[in-house]
Amino acid sequence: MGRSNTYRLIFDVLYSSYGPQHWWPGETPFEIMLGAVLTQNTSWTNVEKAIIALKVNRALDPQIIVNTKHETLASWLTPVGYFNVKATRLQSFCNWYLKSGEFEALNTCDTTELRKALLSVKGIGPETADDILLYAFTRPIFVIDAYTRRLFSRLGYINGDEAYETLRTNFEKKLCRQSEKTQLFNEYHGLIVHHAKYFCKTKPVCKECCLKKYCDFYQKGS
DNA sequence: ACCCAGGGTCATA
DNA sequence: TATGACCATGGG
Repeated sequence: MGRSNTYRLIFDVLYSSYGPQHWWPGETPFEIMLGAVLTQNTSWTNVEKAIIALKVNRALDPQIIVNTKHETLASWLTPVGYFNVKATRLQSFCNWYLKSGEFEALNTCDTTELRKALLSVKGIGPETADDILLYAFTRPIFVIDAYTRRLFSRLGYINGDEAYETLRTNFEKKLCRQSEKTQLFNEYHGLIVHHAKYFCKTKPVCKECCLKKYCDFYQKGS
């Protein structure tokens, strides 16, 4: 039962090809949470610059972020793009985070309750909430992003335009028998992103990569 | 010059 | 419910 599961098989292939990914980049849970917001539709190299700017200004702290003027915060966020939007989102998130008792208090919530609370914050959508749940609160939540849709639709396992919740519960169901789910979901998402960034940038994908023989596209095409 | 990047909100039909 | 506009910088 540990195998005969194609979703697990794809993980094993990716893991044996690329190894552990050590996700999420970030030294503390709070830094991970900010990174999750800042990386919305934005490359991680840009996010790193903004996080460094926050550190240089000693602003990697929820109380300081809510006390900082919008324009000042936005100026630190320039490299990520959408800096006005994201300054507002960081402040609304930090307001909620402080009023909720920060990490320690929030971590006593069960996962369903915590997920609902995160989604109630303006600027936190399903993917950002799940990044935070998985990587900051180490909860067994499978993150669905554009790379996941692209890879698994090209493998032929999904259509690609399913609703977010449909895909998330589907992946979690397919992998529900695995032990150490949190660690598996953690590595899996990191591996999908690594694979997309370094091996499947061009279309069609999987031409020379480790998943070629599992890819529907190359089985049918000839 | 163009396209995409570890999305989300809001207005409209 | 389902599209489209918008946010905006940086690297390929």
